[in-house]
Amino acid sequence: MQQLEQVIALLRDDGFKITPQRTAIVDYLLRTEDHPSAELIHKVVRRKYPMVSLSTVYKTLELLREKKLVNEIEVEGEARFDAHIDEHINLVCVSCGKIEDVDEDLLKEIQIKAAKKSRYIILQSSFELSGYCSLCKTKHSK
Amino acid sequence: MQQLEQVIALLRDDGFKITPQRTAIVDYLLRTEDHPSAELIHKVVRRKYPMVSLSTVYKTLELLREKKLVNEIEVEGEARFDAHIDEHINLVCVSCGKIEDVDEDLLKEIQIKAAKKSRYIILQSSFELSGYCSLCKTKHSK
DNA sequence: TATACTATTAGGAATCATTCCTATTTAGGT
DNA sequence: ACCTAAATAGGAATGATTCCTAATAGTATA
Repeated sequence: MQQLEQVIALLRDDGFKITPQRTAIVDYLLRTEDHPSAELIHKVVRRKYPMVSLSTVYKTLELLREKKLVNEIEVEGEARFDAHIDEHINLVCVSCGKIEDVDEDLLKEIQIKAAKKSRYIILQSSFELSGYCSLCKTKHSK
Repeated sequence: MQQLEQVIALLRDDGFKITPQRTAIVDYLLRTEDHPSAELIHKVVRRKYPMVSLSTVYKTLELLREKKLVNEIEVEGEARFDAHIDEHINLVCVSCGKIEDVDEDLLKEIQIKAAKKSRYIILQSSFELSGYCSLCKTKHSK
């Protein structure tokens, strides 16, 4: 995902209205390295804009997802959002819940091979690995 | 996943009781090529054993998941279960909802690389691709 | 084979993320 | 400044999953 101004311009050009709610949500998503849930986004954005409702957060996330401006992954029955939209691998730590991204060129390759074998037209991919992160594996082994 | 008898023996050896409910659920999962939801499993198993409750289906699935006898994936906010436990790629058709498996040796490779880069200890992986299956892509292009 | 003990089950209530609904508000064009 | 459709707030509805508990039934043992 790019700069705030670029995203805003993209939405405006598509005829969407630029509201403070949308701006605040996009701004937060661009700044964070986290993979926040809708609820966390709501909580954080509320600090600056207390009037933002949870349903608006969901609607905005839906819009951003459709516009391919954010990526959505599922962790423990909860949607998590990610402004890092290049294709990548998500690593979920089962101990502390941290999620990291790992870029991986092999992804493209695997996707092409799978498409060939199956004759699917691939639209989206998500690759998730779970385990212990470098910090938690130390604690865990003690 | 293997033969019914093997799974049953495995559970028995672990001290779990072999109930008709568990047997029926495992039997269905072994026979189907589908990736059924808990509700579908419930519906199907009920034909033979009308007394089986949905909560028992969930409990049994949890047990099988813990014992690594089934794999669980998430499709559109719903858990789907798969007795095909070798690591593989799931292909979800966005049009008809069909889910196919594709074995792929690259998976192991990508997992090892990601683990090295991130220093995670990888416990589980899931790779999901979505798009149009061979049938739906024809319809779709018309 | 009958008994006892404990895991398991059925059934329904509770939970909780997400979606839906609608009156009110507001962004952006005129 | 005004108009109008789009967007929002707030709460209700939904639906998959989990939780709860009294009743039931595997299985170890005598």
